[in-house]
Amino acid sequence: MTNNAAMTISALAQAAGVGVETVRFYQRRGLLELPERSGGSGLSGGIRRYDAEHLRRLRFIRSAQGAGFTLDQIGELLRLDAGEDRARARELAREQLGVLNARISELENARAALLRLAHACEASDRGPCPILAAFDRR
Amino acid sequence: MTNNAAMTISALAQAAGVGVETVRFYQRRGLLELPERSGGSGLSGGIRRYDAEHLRRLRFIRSAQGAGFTLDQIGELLRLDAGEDRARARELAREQLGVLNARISELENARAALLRLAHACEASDRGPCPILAAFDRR
DNA sequence: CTTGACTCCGTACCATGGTACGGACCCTAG
DNA sequence: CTAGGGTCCGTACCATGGTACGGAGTCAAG
Repeated sequence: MTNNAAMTISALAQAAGVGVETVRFYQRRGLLELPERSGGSGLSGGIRRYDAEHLRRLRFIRSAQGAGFTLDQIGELLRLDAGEDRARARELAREQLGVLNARISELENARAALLRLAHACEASDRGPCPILAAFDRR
Repeated sequence: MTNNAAMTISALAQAAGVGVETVRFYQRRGLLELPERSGGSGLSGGIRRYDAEHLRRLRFIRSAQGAGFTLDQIGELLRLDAGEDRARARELAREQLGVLNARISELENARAALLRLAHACEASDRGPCPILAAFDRR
């Protein structure tokens, strides 16, 4: 019963590795739709059930966040996925590719700085490490 | 008069590419020290002057942010730079190297996904782009 | 010796991305 | 058929990293 097309919200959250409150937060933001309530017995209905498609979208949200998209951008991506505006989709992708390349370069520079730092602090165990100096070349 | 050892706060901010309010924010956070006030004529003193060392620290803060350190961690790094605790400095560096490597991998995966996406949306100009699908392989 | 730009400082506000709370309802096992 | 755990939803709160405001003081040029 891990993703057999009828999960509760907590099963869904767990399957995606997020908290229940986070799922509800995404729903409020319009990133995740609310499925029909199952029970419907009382005046206020029963419990909502989530399927594999919900899980897929939820996972997509997390991946896209990892790619540096904001939740607003992710909202747009989700709308585009269903729509026809390929040009806009390409534009977003290209734009984010630029951001991503810049960010990767930055992180690689930072990695070099940290390696310099770790190196400089390796030798002795006395005296201060030149932490600022390790970052000076940039 | 771009960094000749006697900048006003706005010159300092400009030289580091940040806003004046951001400098003051870092001061409040204890990341940047307040230099002595120059004037001293009245009861509440004159204007503070910043030198190349302030600029260096300010630039370090921005670099370290680029490396993914939080402002709290940066505060610790600044303290360590002056202190003797090489072991702690090494530990922070190694820890962040791990974070950085993980993040770089993640961004590289994201880049691959975006390239798939851009590719998939390239050919025709009609119909939806498989945006979610581009991120499915992860 | 006044004007106008800049500085100082405290305090308030902001955007992003959550996280927590609490009362009411539902649902299943015992 | 009742107890307890899960769900639902609105609303409040949080951490991070700023950004803006406003009144008072400062300072250099004219």
